[in-house]
Amino acid sequence: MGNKTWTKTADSRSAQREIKRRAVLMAGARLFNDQGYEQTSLEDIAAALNITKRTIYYYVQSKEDILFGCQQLSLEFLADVMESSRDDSLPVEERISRLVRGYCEWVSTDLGASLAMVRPHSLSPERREALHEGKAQFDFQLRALIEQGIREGVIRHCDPRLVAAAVFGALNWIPFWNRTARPVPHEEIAEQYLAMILNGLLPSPKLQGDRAD
Amino acid sequence: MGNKTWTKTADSRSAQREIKRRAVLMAGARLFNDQGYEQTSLEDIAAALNITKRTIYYYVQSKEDILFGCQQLSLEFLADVMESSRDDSLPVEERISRLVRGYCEWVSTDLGASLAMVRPHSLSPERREALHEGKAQFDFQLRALIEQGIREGVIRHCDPRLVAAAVFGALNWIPFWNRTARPVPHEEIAEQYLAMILNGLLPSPKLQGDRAD
DNA sequence: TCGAAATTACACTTGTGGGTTACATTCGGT
DNA sequence: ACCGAATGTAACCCACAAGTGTAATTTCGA
Repeated sequence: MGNKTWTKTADSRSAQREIKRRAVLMAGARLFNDQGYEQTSLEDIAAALNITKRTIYYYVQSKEDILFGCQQLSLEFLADVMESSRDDSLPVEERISRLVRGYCEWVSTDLGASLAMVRPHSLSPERREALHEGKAQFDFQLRALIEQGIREGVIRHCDPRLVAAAVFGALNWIPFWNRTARPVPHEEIAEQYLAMILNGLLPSPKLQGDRAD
Repeated sequence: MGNKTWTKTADSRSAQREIKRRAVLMAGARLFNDQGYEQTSLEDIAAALNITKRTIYYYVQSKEDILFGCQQLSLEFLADVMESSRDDSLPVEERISRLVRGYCEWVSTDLGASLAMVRPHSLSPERREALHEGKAQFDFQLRALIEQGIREGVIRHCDPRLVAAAVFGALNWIPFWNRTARPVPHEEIAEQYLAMILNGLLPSPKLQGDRAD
C-alpha cells in the first residue's frame, strides 16, 4: 500500500514467507500422499524439511491448514487449465485435450496428487464443500464439452456423466501407480489416454450413419 | 471328517461362525470405505453390528485381520472373474468385456470397494505383498488380452500397460463417486465404460490400414 | 550495528484408541 | 440337566501426536 522505490524489505520478507509456506505444503503433500494424512505427523513434515515442528506452526495454524492449502493451490492451477480450454473457436476435441493434458500434468505433482489421493474426511465440512465445488466445476466443464460434441455430431451418443467419471477415474488413478522411482512421463500418459478417450468418443464406425438430429 | 447323518452340530456351528465373521468383515469394509481404515475404531464396527468390541475379537485376531479378510475375499471373487474370461475360444473383446463387467460389479460392493479405496499402508508388508500379487495377476490378464488383440489386429497399437492402467483407474474410481443414496447401477456403468474402452481400442478408422506386422 | 523477524529448544497438556485380560453370563445342542 | 460355545462388562496399559507457552537464539534487511 505505502511502498515506493524499495520493492524489497517487507515485500522480500513476505515473498520469502510465502515461498517457505509452500515448501511446507509441498512437503506435507508428499508425505500425505505416501503415508496418508492421518498417518503423517507434523514431526514427519518437520523432519522432511529439517526444521522443527514449532516452526511449522509459524506458517500454518494447524495440520488441516496444510492439507487444505495443498488442495486449494491445486484448484487454482486447475482453474488456469480450464481457462485455457474455454476458447470457443477451438474444436471440441482440442478443448478436451487441453483439459486432459493439464489435469494429467498437474496430478503428476505432489500437490496435484493430493487432490486425488487424500480423502476429504479429514477436512471440516465447510472446507470440504469448498473444494468439492472446485472439483465439480472442472467436471462440469468436461461434461459440457462432451455434450457439445454430441450436438455437433463429432462425438457419439453416450452418457456424459459416466464418460466424464471414467476419464477422471483414469486420471485420478495415475498417482496411485505412477509414484515410483522412475515414473512414466506425464506427457506419455496423456497421449495414450487421449488416444483412448478421443477414439472412444468417436461416432461408432460400425454404425456410421446413425444420427439422431 | 467323522460326521455321519447329522450334518448339523459342529458343521452348523462353524458355518454360522463363518457367516458372522463375514458380517464383521462387511461392516468393517463399509466403515473403512466411508471413514478410512485408521479413522475407524473397533468400537465403530461393533456399534454398527450392535455387538461389543469383545465379540469382534471372538471372530478376528486384530483390526488388521478385518481389512485383510476383506481384500482377500475380494481377490477370491476376482479370481472367479478371471476364470470366466480365460476361455480361448471367445473373441478378445468378449473376454475383455467379462473382465470389465465382473470387476465393475464387484467394485460396487462394500468388500470390493475396499480393494480400491483403502490404501495398503495399514497392512503388514507380507500381507500387502500378497494382495499386491493378486491385483497384479488381474492386471496382467487384461494386458495380455490387449496384447493378443493387437497381434490379431483387432486392437490398435498402443501401450497395453498404460491402457490397462486407464481402465483400472476408471473402474477403481467408481466407489469414490458412486456410493450415494441412489447409485448408478453397475450394469449401466459397465456398458458405458465398455463402449468407451472397446471403441477406444479399435484400430483407428482414419488410419485404417496402418499395420506393423 | 540495530531491531524485528525467523527459528529453536523444550516441556507440557490433553485426548484417544487399540490390544489384552479376567470374570460373569446367556444360549443352544445333546 | 449339562457343557461348551458365544457374548457381555469393565478395566488397564501404553504409545503417540496435536497443539501451546515461553524464553533464548539466530538471521537478515535497512
